[in-house]
Amino acid sequence: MRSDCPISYALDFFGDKWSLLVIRDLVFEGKSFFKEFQQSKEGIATNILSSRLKKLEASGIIESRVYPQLKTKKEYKLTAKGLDLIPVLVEMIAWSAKYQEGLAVHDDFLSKVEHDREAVIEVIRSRLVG
Amino acid sequence: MRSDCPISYALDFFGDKWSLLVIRDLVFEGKSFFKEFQQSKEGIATNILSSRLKKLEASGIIESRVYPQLKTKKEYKLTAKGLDLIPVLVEMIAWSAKYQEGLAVHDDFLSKVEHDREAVIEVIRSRLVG
DNA sequence: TTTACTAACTTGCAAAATGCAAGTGTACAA
DNA sequence: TTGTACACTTGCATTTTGCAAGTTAGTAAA
Repeated sequence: MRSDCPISYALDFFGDKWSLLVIRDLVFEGKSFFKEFQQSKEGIATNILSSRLKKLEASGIIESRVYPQLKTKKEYKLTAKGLDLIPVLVEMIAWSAKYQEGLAVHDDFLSKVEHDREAVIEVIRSRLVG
Repeated sequence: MRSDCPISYALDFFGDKWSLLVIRDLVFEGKSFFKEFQQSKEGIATNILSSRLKKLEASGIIESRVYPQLKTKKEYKLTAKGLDLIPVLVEMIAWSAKYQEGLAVHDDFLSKVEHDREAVIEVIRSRLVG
């Protein structure tokens, strides 16, 4: 930990170009497996992906278990701590959509967030938690 | 730009260990000058600080002008685009405070954010704009 | 039980980013 | 014209990342 600043604390977890993309894949893309993360369009290298999954798991943001149907696979999912990053992601999406056209954001996302932010977050969360 | 994903877009601006700390200093610490950013407790190197200020300015998140009282100084401030990152910062602070005790967060910050998030953001923003 | 296949992960090496110490350029004041 | 303050650059060592190739382990079919 570099300081007792909460922003600095958060950046120690996901202050890099890849960690939040893995979390994005878990939250919005329904991905759970190494190979799925690897196939994302940004093109993460396998060694970086491996190190990020380890770090996120060590941080308590994700957890993993051997996939019962195929034991060479590991299944990753968000913990409560990871799910609580959804609001951060939502604000980042809203910011990006406001300042850059042509991004992959639903037309009504901004107005939905503005109108009932809590509901938007709850819809995302409940799809993951069940 | 690595993809049309809004998260990836945002990370292209501040997906590193330092950019958001500069923005934090502008938003919460009332800092405006190179030397002030440099003196933050995380200890940013001068070459990194210089490159981050340039990048943030090129991105339209901050702007600078020569400080009239002393022309060797440059004064940095947030643009509208930069001010709109306040909600992202607020969510990051809330997340960190929830999961790590002992951080420099006001006792009632979490309850204030939960109770009237918009008002918290507006107070922070108006201190900078007004 | 050998062979082939798949998935996760590691390794080796090159390239890029970062950290650190020292130095440069410019405005200003004595 | 000397000294000082401030922003910023440079050179070099260290660390992190990117890429290609390999390794290990479970599974399934011959």
